[in-house]
Amino acid sequence: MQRTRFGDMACSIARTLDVIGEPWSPLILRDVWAGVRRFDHIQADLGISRKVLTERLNHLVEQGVLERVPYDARPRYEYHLTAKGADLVEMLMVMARWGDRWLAGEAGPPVLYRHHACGQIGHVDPRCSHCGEPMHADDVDLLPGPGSA
Amino acid sequence: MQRTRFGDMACSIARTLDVIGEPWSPLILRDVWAGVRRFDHIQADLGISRKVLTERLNHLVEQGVLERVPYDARPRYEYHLTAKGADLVEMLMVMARWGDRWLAGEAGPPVLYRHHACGQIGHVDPRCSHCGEPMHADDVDLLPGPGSA
DNA sequence: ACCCGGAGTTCCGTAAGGGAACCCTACTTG
DNA sequence: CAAGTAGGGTTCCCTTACGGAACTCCGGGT
Repeated sequence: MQRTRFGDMACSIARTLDVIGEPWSPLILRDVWAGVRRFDHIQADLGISRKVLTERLNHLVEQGVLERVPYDARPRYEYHLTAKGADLVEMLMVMARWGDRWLAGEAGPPVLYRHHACGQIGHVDPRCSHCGEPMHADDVDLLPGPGSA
Repeated sequence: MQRTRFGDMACSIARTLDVIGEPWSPLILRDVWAGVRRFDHIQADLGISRKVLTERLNHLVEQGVLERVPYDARPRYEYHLTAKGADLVEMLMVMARWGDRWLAGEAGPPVLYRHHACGQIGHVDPRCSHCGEPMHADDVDLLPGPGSA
């Protein structure tokens, strides 16, 4: 299908998509985050083809998002989030919130998030790193940055 | 390629991917958000095939993320974000932040975000909707919710 | 010596992306 | 009023990637 590479664009969104934008990748990340860390478990949980799962895992490891960790004397491996990968989980939480809000329907959200700090069920709220006020689509101007060449 | 549909999974991340998970969709959304709203402009800006752009725009309109708005007496149209679509921009901002942090390199971020409320350059910071403290990968427990069937 | 389970690899058929050419409609210019 | 132009798509063919099932490899258990 000769998919276009996004990584060369001067856009952090495009570059991020080059790392986790392929089909299944976010769900693989979700599984690893949720504790489903082994090849066969992920494969069964998602119903993904083994071939594609192999490709995605390799790519995510290459990109430094996941780490391949042996868990036995035999050649058995688990995939763990790196710091870079854990940082991507924020994106998953925002996606989950959007799905909860706009797609969950009558039944309500399939998963709840309990925050350790306060013990309450909550969700992510994007706020400005500067002033702490909400930061939504209309709350920002986009300006060219140093890497905009 | 008979891609698997994610929408039936009991997972808000998977469902969200069914709406904006296809290749190019997030970048189309970014363009519309940034003010690139017309077919030819988006096509030229992204270098996407016209065929795929048509498919993606139709899908995003069907899903209620974009709105097709005439802007002339002639049959000319622009695509605008709906409320549902504007809410997705939070996801784009989180992706941009991740790319800025992990992929931008020497040159620095290609785009800066100025927050209206405080006038400063900042970025999104995911915080708990309950207590306002940071909410990262390790800060939450996942529990089955009402829609977990 | 045989079977098993985890972790892939190989192979084939189908569907989706890339790219260029083509089409339709409503101006506008000579 | 015939020709040209611009926006917004369609159509066509080619190549690549996904889905799915079968096969392999390796180190243990019985």
